Amino acid sequence: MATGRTHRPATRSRGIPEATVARLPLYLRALTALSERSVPTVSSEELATAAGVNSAKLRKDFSYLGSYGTRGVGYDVEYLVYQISRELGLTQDWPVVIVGIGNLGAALANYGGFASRGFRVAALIDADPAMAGKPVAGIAVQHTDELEKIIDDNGVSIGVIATPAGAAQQVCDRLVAAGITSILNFAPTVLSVPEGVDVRKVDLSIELQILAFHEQRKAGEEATPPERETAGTGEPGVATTPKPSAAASHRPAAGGPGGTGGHSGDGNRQGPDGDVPAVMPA
Amino acid sequence: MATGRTHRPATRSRGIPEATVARLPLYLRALTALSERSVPTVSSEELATAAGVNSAKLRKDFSYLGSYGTRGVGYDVEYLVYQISRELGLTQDWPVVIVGIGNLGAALANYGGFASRGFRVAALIDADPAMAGKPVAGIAVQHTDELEKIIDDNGVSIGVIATPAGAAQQVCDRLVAAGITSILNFAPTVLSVPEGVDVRKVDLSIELQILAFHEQRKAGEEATPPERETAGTGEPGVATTPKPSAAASHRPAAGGPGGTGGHSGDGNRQGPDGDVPAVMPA
DNA sequence: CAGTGTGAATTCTTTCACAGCG
DNA sequence: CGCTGTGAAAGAATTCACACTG
Repeated sequence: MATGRTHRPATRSRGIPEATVARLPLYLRALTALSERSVPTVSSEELATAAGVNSAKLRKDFSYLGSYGTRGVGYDVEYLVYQISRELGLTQDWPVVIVGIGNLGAALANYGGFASRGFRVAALIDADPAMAGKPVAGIAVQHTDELEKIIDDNGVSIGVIATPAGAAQQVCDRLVAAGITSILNFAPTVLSVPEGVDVRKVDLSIELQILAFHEQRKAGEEATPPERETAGTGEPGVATTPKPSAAASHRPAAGGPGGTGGHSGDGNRQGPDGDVPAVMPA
Repeated sequence: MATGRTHRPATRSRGIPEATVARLPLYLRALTALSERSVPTVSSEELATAAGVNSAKLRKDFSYLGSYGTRGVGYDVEYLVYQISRELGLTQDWPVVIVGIGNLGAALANYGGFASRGFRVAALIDADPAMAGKPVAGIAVQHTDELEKIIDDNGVSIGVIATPAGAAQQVCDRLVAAGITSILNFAPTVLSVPEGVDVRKVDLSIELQILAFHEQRKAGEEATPPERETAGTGEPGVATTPKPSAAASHRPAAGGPGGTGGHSGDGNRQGPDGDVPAVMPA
């Protein structure tokens, strides 16, 4: 819990686990919905279900924030909304700039979820001169030339990159040079940024590939029991590339299947529990 | 096929760790780029840098696939591209349907990253009759009424939901009933699906909130070096903890962030390493 | 030797299960 | 009594570090 926090235990002391931070927005959304329905309190069980996690995890997560619940009763919805918002830094206004107003950029600009969460689209920036001045989501698009000025004038610290992959790094560099310290990147590229700058990536293609992996596994399960390295089965574009000498395949066979028993309770949950990034660019 | 006793261990899809699966697309992208530049081989170090991870992790990941490298040399690019593609199930064609052709849906439809990765947009579906027939990204939008037929006719197993939150669950139910077993959800809602169906969520609002959390932390850290240490071991920095009874107390300026001047060693982490989802809908 | 492959050590997460408070 | 808050146990994921091989 929050109480026993020491003062800077030397290096790395994140306070709240990253995994927990990543779930707070989820709880917040569920709580907001309850709040709108004027529900006064929720139990960890109910809230967990609404957020798509299990109650033990939720309670543990909340325990990092402090003891905001009431034993035998549950959590006060309004109070918790406030506490989580504060923890996430949403009680303040965050101006955001979106660079790259293509299909995706426009979609983001039109997203209504910003304002309601403390975010404000301060500006839309695009490199195409033809876009300049055109209103998107009620905001006039500005040209890239103005980038530095816009960021400076508005004290923006969060930038969203929705440009094509090729322009991403360059835009990123300018954003960082202009003072941006947090970037949400939709371009399918690995951005390199100086220390101190946070980058989160959203990549559709990657998400689909992860789904494909599981999908493939399901299919093979119901039709073919043991999947072998079979090279045949005609490959689309990729041709068999028996390059490396030892083409001998190795079955994954990581640990021993023999299973060390283990097996946790029920399992079965709907959301992909702990994964990674996700979407793409225009 | 409906009665498939699909049992998913929640984690570790029988062989390859979930965390590794989530990174394979990253490696694949980096490898593809190398391939296009006709680079014959790469060392774990180089590839890791290109993918934004560290070499130890990369080697460990690859070890789950098998021994595809050559000691003292590195990995054969083409061969590895094939192996990873196969592992991810990208050597086959995956028809995909996108439901909800608003700003985001259109952006997704226009995304070029599909075809190059084994995905094919089989259909665009929207509930608005006015949209029916209109071409988006070269494909005529079809009405929701056709949903079941489309999925059945094309043998689609992966669906993308880009509808408003309110319609998501309903669309989801129909998709599942029609035979879809993998869903990529852009709507800010927790979808409930029967066992055996995979759901991945992409939520922009959540990503931004996570960034805000870190941003807030940075600000408090640099701006307040000698921050008044947490109330002498008593309460954390958390403002006063009133009582979860009345609530409804919204205070703009956050009191004092719960100290914990952690300061992480590497703030410039490229990929959100072990987090969660990411984007949003129209 | 350079660089992979991997057991072992370490760190982070999740889950269990239950004491204890309202 | 019901439900929170939490130590402790169990499980992943990441990192180390080094034997071993082409």
